[in-house]
Amino acid sequence: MAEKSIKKRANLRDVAKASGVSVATVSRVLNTPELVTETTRQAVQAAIEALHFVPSAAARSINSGRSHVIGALVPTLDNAIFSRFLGALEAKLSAHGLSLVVATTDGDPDIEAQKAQRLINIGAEALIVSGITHSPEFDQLITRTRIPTVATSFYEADYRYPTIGYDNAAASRKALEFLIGKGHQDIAVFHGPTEHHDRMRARLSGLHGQGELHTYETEITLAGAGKAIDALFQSSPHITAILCLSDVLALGALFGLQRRNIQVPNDISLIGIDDLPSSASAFPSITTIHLPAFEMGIRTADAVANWVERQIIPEPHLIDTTLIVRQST
Amino acid sequence: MAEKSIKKRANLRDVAKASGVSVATVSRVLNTPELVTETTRQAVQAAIEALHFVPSAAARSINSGRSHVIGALVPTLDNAIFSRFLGALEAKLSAHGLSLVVATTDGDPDIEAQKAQRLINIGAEALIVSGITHSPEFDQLITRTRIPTVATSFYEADYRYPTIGYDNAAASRKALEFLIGKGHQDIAVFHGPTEHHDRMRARLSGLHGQGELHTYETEITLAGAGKAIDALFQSSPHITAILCLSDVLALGALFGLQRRNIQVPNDISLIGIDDLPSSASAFPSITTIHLPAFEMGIRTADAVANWVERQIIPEPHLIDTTLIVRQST
DNA sequence: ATCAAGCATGTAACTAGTTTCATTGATGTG
DNA sequence: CACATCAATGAAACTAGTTACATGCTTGAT
Repeated sequence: MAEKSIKKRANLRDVAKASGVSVATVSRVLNTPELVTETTRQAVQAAIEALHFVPSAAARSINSGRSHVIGALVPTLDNAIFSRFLGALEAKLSAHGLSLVVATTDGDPDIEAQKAQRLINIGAEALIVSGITHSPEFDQLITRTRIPTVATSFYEADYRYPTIGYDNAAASRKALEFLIGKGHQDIAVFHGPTEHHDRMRARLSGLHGQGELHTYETEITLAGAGKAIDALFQSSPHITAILCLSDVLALGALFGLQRRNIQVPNDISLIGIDDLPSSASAFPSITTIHLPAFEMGIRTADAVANWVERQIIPEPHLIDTTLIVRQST
Repeated sequence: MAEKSIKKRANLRDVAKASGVSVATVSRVLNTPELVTETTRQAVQAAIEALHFVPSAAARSINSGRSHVIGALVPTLDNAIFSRFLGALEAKLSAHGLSLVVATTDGDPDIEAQKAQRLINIGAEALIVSGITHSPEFDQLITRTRIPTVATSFYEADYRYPTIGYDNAAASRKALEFLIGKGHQDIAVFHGPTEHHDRMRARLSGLHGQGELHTYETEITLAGAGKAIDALFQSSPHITAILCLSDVLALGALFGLQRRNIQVPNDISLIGIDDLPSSASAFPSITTIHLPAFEMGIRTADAVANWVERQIIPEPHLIDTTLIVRQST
């Protein structure tokens, strides 16, 4: 009395048997229906419906050698700059017929290596990572498996993986020079954690040799910026401008200053880096360095698609950043 | 002279041949190394290294019947509420040994159906969708393939898929009642597009029968809220409070009001829904209805993991929302 | 010394598709 | 009427793993 509903998913053979044709014909109905007679096609389709047949993705990709899956490793989804990047990436990959698996690393190179392994285990055809700080395990994994890998958010011509990103040091330098050009001399710098965080370090390094700066490290959240404001006013309240190495910090700083009833830009000028939508809409709107995260997503998607589809290894690509002057300076 | 480097990826048979053992032994080295002698294990490992052997994910999952991939369909990544949800979802799924494929739908049910098909094609074991508005094609797809599917951001006990989410109508009602309780009578409502957007519609429906409201539809961005503020001041500038059916709109409205030099909460009170980090940090901080997107992500991950791993179909789950009173009211 | 037990390993049959090559039958042409 | 051509289909050999079962060998107990 073994009910046939107890049986698991129907496969090609089941459909073939049910419709009285060979497995080859069923396969043709699915992939090249124009090679099959109308009559048999309908019979096979009927059997497919009746048996609730769904072709196995695994069996297909074992033959094609393709999974159509791309893996992306990002520190977090909680920062709008990564969301924008991933949004563009997903949209363009999808246009190329590829799907995006997202893994977050919390900025930890060890977690990155683990999750990279998992992405490879599920059959990802290529990996996309953020920045250039990676664990030796990660690098070994990429070398061993030879999986196509692109590093983003960072530009370095001769890096071990092709990079698609901006010059983080130049971006922060651009911001600092703008402030100095405006006559500011006492400048505070708000930045995020530097451990494992190459982009933040690069942005900090872009500020070297430009006179003395008061730096404050905090987590990259609105609340973190608020704490930095508190710390700032306990130590050197004589500054005239704050350079935030992330727009999240800039917006948080703006709120923190407003809370203390300090006028921006009259009392203190404020500049950020990223150009998140919030910087354009805030009041006062926030001067910032535009990082084209959207464009980076599109370009990365194209580069990866060309790599996995046509074996074209992408050239490193430097994406321009531009100063957007708004009301906060 | 056919170079062996021309040959493609090594497989189990190649490794077996190179190390002089059978394929079964190689498989054991990979999966149950304790069953293999130290000596042979090392020989096999050496061959694996030499040949750059990477096991095929497809071949593995054809045997196990598992892909360890879960697909999520969200309208956009550009709204922090979805980023938070996905962040929590990914983290918890990862703890269950599952990977997350993200597909964005732009809120379009047809795109959703297409992308759902693609997720199934790549072998996703389950789908997670937002809301309860889906195209007939989508529903047919789910019925036909019988793929485990969970609907989030929405609670409805008897929906065709298990839902894990909040009562959107109750959330907005809670916000409105709070304003009314505070004595407000002339209230504007800012909301996002309602087409295909069940959550927004539900939130609007929660406001019915509570007196006359001035509603303004705009896109859910900071800039969109700015436009709504403009529209508001062209029509009914006598309102005393604005109820925003999304915190993004609330923050945008705050900026818009500040730009017009209108004091919040003295001139106009402001309340939102979502409780994004920005609402807590803004100045003035914004009263809102807390939607536990993070908790929703965790719960959804657990539900889906139990479904695909132990065939336990999740019960619909209503997640509580809470009013967070801050400075803007 | 003999037999059972147990470990390490191999053989071959699975998993579920695609694809090549062969076969069949119908049609068209000389 | 004979033969070539072509469309539709099938048989079987692939893709790359896992695993049930069989085998050979070593070891320990009687």
